[in-house]
Amino acid sequence: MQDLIKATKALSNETRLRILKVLLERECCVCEVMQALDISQSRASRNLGILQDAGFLTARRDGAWIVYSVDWQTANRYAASLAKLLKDSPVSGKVLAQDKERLKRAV
Amino acid sequence: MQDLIKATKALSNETRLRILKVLLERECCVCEVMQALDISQSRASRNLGILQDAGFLTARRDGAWIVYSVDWQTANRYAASLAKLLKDSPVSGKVLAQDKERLKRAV
DNA sequence: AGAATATATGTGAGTATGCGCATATATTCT
DNA sequence: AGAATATATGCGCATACTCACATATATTCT
Repeated sequence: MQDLIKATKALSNETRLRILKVLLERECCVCEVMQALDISQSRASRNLGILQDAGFLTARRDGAWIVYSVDWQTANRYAASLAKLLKDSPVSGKVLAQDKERLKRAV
Repeated sequence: MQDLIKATKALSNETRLRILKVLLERECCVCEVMQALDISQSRASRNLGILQDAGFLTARRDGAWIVYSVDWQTANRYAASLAKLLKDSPVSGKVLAQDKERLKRAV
């Protein structure tokens, strides 16, 4: 039950929902997430950490970057179900569209 | 996007998760929920209201009782998806088992 | 009508959450 | 080694959440 609560709590925040949507497009380093959502570095880092802790994401180091990606092999099966749900249902919204657009232009 | 946030936020609380699990067993009036979870009246009522507002539940009056049940025709499609997910995945846990047991004995 | 039962809600207290700012740590580049 | 870049985290503040207690409202029963 706690796993489910952790997963839903992690998703019940606009910033984190946007991050997960972006990472469902493609894996990103922290600075790409910052740029895609146009948010501060600490905000991006902290929320990525929360999503990772909840089982949605995995991280790997690649040189100076930490690359986060959706963890389909997560130990939290609810996180996997929710990520799949999010991937399949086309969540609309102007904000998400902008994030996606900025992601393309991220450096 | 806001619908999804509302739905996940509603679910990200142990009390409400327990309530929803109980209502997935069968529809209940407020006092049955109180008894099943062994919680105060105001706590039951308020959290039922939050679940209803998020689109998980519908309520109908039956005499002195207000009967709450899972709303499979909800306007919030995320709530429906999440309720289905919760119905299909066997969420285990001692607390949930106790709730279910007390529900049987509720008057 | 008045008592009893069922439900909703105003209020206040304790706690948790989200964020910015500053700073610490790790890696790369020259 | 020192500067530049990337990421994580300590801290404080503002806001939101959760609950208990008391009270208001609605319905039934006698």
